[in-house]
Amino acid sequence: MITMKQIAERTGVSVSTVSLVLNGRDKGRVKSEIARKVRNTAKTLGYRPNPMARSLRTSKTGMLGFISQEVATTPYAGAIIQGAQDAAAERGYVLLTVSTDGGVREAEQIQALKRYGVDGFLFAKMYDQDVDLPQALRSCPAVVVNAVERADRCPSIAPDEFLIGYDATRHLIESGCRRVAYLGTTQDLPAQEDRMRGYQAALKEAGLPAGQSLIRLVGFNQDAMDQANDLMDDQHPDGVFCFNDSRSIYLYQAAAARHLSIGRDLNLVGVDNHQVIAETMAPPLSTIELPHYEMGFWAVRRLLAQINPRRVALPLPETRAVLPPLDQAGGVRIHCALIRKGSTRLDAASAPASTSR
Amino acid sequence: MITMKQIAERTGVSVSTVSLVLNGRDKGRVKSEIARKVRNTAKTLGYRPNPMARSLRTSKTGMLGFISQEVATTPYAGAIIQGAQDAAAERGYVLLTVSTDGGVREAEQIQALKRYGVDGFLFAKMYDQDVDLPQALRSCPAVVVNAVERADRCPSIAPDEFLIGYDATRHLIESGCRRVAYLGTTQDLPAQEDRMRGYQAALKEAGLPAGQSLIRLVGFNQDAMDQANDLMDDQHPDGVFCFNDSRSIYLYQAAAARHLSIGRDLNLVGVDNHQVIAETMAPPLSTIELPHYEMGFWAVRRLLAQINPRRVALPLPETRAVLPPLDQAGGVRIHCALIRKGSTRLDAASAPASTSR
DNA sequence: TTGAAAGCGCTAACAT
DNA sequence: ATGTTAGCGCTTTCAA
Repeated sequence: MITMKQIAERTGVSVSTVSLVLNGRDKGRVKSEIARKVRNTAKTLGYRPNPMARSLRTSKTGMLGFISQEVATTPYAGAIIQGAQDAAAERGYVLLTVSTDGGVREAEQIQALKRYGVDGFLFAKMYDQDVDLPQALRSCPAVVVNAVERADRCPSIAPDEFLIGYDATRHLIESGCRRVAYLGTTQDLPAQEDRMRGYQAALKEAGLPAGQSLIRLVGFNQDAMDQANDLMDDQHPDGVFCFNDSRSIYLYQAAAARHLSIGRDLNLVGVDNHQVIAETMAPPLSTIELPHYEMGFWAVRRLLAQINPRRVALPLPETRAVLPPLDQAGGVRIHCALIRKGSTRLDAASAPASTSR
Repeated sequence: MITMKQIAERTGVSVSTVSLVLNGRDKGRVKSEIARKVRNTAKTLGYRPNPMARSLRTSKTGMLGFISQEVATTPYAGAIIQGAQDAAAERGYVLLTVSTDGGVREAEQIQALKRYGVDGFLFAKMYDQDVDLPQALRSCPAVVVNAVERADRCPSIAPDEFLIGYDATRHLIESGCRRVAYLGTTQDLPAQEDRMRGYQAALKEAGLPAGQSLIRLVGFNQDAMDQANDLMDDQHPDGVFCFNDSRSIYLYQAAAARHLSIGRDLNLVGVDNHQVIAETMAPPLSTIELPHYEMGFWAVRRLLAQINPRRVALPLPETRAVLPPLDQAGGVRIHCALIRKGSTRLDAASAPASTSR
């Protein structure tokens, strides 16, 4: 590892000059001739600053703490981390990741991250829920990922659950479905409520029937199977929006038993909770993929904007893809829109106002 | 953050004394009276060393670089990271994670990790394969995770694929199956070959039929469905070991079409590649869970042993659980054994000699 | 416009 | 047995 000292010696100047130049603070303070020389030798020697040494003076490490819960038990951690990483790398930041069970260990881990001098925190959950930012994080730059901070103590990046339900239902309607059912979950999740409201809003807007009997909240196994069968016999839906695609498996079975062909007699859209279903069931099932990668990505951008306000905001990417019509959509993964909260900057370019929380 | 200097002032000694005491190097160099005092004030003040400052002198940061590929696309990253994290936390280490696509960016990311002074590297893959340790890592302490280093340039921790096939097949045999088939994959993976050999070894050992026609390598969708149907009609297996559980879905359908009940007429064991199948199909399907958490965990322990040989080795956990018989095994997740390579210490207590690579 | 010097928190060689 | 000093790589006054 080559140091400023070496550059200074090689160029015949002092370390402070090198520091000035290499930090871009040389305008009008260092002769441009010298500055050029310094930059040159730095380049040829392949100089890279030592972030540790730097942090000793600046108390900025270029590291972000990524705290996640339930990491080991869900398949989404990778995508969130990847997104976070990409946004971090863009700005030369790096991720210090810890995962906790939310207990005592959490406080310990946060302390550890603080000792290492991280410049800010990502607090990620593995499914959308309402959370309280841990006490130890309240006074630090932080962003909540894939969840919503209850008291708005910091910005949150979460999926737009309402829009998911709305989009999925519009998708079915535009594909010609007229009796659209909703297969939801009995679990008490914000996502359940909001997706259902999106579903209802889309039906209402289209002037289609939206009776309670088109809505079934189910668990797993026999219960789910029974309800899927009942839904088919009772309502004869021609489209079903499934809370997630592991629910859709029951509809496959129910449909098969009635000699109905999925993709022709019955269309399905499910929020992807496991790739394998789409992989094996494709093409008739359309899946909506939760924007895990994007949440990680935007959370970091949001956090960096908070840490380093002077820097120019990076452009916003497209946040909402148009759903392709069903007949060519088989198994296609669809990115849905994001909610962004707590940031005037980001809100400006944000997804259409939608919802609830 | 409270510093050594403050402790020194408070106790009325010099910083070096504090350093000696707090690093446990005070035996015979510092009067125990003073040492006690120092330790006391450190404790009451809640002193925690600043790893950055320390690293400036020692070039040991207490950080490990975790490099992973294909992180975003598989559901296993979380578990591996979690395991790595737990083993790291145990020793006060922390993980600096980056993910790469294996291209130019990889070298860059590795450089970044080096600048941050990580003490060693984990190089993780998301499915078992043969890899070459990146050039930039060859001269550093490193451990390959969920893959095997081709030239044995560093230790590797990977699933024991042979044992997986062997265990799964034994499981079926012990549950009473006599015609055990194998539903493998057409993909060219080390795991495919090795699991199949394990399967064959178990059949041979038990003196059961092991003809080639009991073995079907399949892809997805129609091909898989056709082969599953053909297997059923042609061979009438009473047990099937599936390369992974997303394959087993075809057997469910084939069995249903023949009014055979899975769990009674036909037993299945599949290597878990997605929890949802087990969740929705349970109980008749037994899944074997790949030891992702354990691999992460052991990789870090292995790496730390390499970095810090003087420390006492931590005890080895049980690496291989006994499979419960099928009638009470519905949906149970079974941890399989691990291969550990490149470490005499760990090899001593390793899983039964098994295999191949 | 440049350099010398101090100091971030810590460790380690060298004096007492 | 303890303190003094130097220095890790860098930033930042402060002088020149």
